[in-house]
Amino acid sequence: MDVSVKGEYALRAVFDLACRNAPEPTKIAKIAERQKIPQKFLELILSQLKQSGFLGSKRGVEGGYFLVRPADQITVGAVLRVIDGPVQLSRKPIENESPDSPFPELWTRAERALSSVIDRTTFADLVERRQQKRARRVVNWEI
Amino acid sequence: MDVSVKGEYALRAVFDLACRNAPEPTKIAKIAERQKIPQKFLELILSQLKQSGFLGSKRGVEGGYFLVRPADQITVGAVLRVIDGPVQLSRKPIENESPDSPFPELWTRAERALSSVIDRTTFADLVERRQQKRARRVVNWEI
DNA sequence: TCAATTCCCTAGTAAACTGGTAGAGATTTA
DNA sequence: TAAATCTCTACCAGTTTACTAGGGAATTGA
Repeated sequence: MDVSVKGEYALRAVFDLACRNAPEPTKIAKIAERQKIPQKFLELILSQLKQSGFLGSKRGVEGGYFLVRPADQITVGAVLRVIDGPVQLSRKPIENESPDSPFPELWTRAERALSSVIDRTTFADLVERRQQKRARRVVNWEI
Repeated sequence: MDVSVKGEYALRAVFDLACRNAPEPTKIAKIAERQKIPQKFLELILSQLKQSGFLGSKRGVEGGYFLVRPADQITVGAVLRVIDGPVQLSRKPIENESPDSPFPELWTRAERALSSVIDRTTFADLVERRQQKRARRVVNWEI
């Protein structure tokens, strides 16, 4: 029912890259440090995100990871799905379920509700919201 | 991210009782048989549902379990929560998260979306939907 | 070309969780 | 009192989770 720690790490890592919005690669070690993620664990996650087509990488001295698509074309849902598997409430309908069971319909409604949030939220949205939060903080501060 | 098998069993068991809508108790064995749930496992689940205040029970020859509240006052979400724990996307916010992290807000939005489905669906609703499905089936049949 | 730096890949692993099973005990009723 | 039924505790095998370990491969600067 909940997102795994691994899933959260993945989101935070992509978010970290989206915030920099830099063309040059960011090192695993930097992301791990900033986001407080165990580095070796993060390596696995980033590699998976690369294989899934979200990230690109470069080796060697000034190497690291970077987004291959702009942040407004990566949704939270998409990242979550490749790390944690299908975002669904029930697994495939239990065997031998009676044909007028009301549950399958319930699950699809719940899944649609969930998707309407996570599949419509891009990392650009998240970055923007953070900016707004910061702006508000500063305003309150100045007053 | 998904409902456990145990959670599904719990829902099906409550649904079974809601369908009968009988004042007399229903035996574990009957529910297990109708819903194809391993009986010993179901025992644990029903006992938990009793301790959580959804069901009552009676021992002895004509014993069994029954709903203590009418089906329109039991929501899917409530049952799910006592069996599977809090229906939330993220566990408690990860330590040391920066104050303008956009994720907590995202999770509350997702949780609200989910709740709007499962906390508004009662077992009376489910029973009714099943009736409608059946009615439609019969109509198609007759034509 | 060498060595430092960085990503890449495979494996292992302790602890928790899941989906059960086993068996004896407590209550109720006939 | 016996049969039926719920109740309670304990156990367990298999899977998943959240890591850690260690070496290999590419890139680059000197």
